Amino acid sequence: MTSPARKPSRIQTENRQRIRDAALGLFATHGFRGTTLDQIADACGMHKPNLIYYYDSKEAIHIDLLNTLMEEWLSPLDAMNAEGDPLEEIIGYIRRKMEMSRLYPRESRLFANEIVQGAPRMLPHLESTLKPLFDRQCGIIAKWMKDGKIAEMHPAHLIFSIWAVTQHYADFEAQIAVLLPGDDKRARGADQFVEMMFRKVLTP
Amino acid sequence: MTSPARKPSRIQTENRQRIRDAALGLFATHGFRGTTLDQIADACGMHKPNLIYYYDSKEAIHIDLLNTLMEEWLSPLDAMNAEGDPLEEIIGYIRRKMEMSRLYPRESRLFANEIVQGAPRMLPHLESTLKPLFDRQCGIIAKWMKDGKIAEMHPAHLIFSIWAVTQHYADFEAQIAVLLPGDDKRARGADQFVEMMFRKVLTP
DNA sequence: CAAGTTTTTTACCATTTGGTAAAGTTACGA
DNA sequence: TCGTAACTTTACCAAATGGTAAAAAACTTG
Repeated sequence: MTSPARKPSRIQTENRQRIRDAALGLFATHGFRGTTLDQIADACGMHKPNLIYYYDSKEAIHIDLLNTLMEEWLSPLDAMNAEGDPLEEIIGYIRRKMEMSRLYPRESRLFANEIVQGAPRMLPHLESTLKPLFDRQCGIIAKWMKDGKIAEMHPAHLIFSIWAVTQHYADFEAQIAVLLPGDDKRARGADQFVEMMFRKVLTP
Repeated sequence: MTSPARKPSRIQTENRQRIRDAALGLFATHGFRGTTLDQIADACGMHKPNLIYYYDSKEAIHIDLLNTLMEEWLSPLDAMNAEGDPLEEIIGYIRRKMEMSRLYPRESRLFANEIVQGAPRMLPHLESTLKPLFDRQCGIIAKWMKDGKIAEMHPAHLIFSIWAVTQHYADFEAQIAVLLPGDDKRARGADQFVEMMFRKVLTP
């Protein structure tokens, strides 16, 4: 996309990473339209035309970010293993999601922004990448339920609720910080609550 | 703000409503910066300077929307009554939140956008309006728990999880539509799932 | 170290966008 | 029905913004 078709140099790899890192924070908090090239340039100590040297356009940065992070973002779901203990597999997935909310709130908000706005740049990716994975993992969960290992319920809605609750802590942090001050205890309280909640829901 | 201090005329009331209605949809899906005055003008069949006649600036429209809708948005939480049956009060609240997600997805997304971006225009309002209400209702829930009417857990996190799950259906609809096609059955399935889930969590 | 290639910087441009000035039109009370 | 105040429209502007051209600088390699 950016260069015809050549192996990227060291400087290229480095600087694209710098750009992505700066853009991630800005897109996550101001959205695509709310972020300017000048802001990105500023945040990574480059000049605007230099960005365009590495990425064809502002949109190209955004798209690259979404694509790059998508895989990483979905890996915990993929890691849920049909052979493991059902309850512990799902709880393990929830723990990893909570951890990601804490460690990578920018990524969470980037996706939140994109989806809230109708996923204009990600719909095809959702169809082609997320959907098959989602259906597969729903199938695994459904089987666990049929085997009586966990309580029966709609697998898709179960996953939605896991996403909703775990990502809420990253996406709505501004609100949570107002309502539940005291940063230190919050994360542990959240982890404990969410695990307790889903254990209770999933226990047959 | 807009006019010194006079009772609004019929035309004024009408047109401000038209502007708010158009702006609500646009701000909800494109965010504040992603929405232009021209788009709003177009959407409500007015000309740009006419908007500025009714609202001092684009930001004034946004702020008015947030303030106008905040109260309405929080009313279900306020309606949770300490004298009622604890489990049914909370389930009733959840039902109302699900209904609002279905009937007013634009409002939900407007707030989601605002909070994800750090609530730049709403933080004071959260402090002054939401926080007291939140603390009060947390207190009611805590008492219900102490009395053994519902299972014990952290009331604040319980409310967060209710918000997360119910609003998820409005805010992430684009994703849900891809993963769970078939519009008609979805809403009922969601309602049933969410009610089942929280009943299970809350039952002592 | 010289020639060529990659990267950075400066100067610039066209379009978009939030907003204004002021003339024109409509509604409405006396 | 007439005058005035409320409302609408046209024409316009300054700043911001995404992006380009091309020269300058730095790096790579024979």
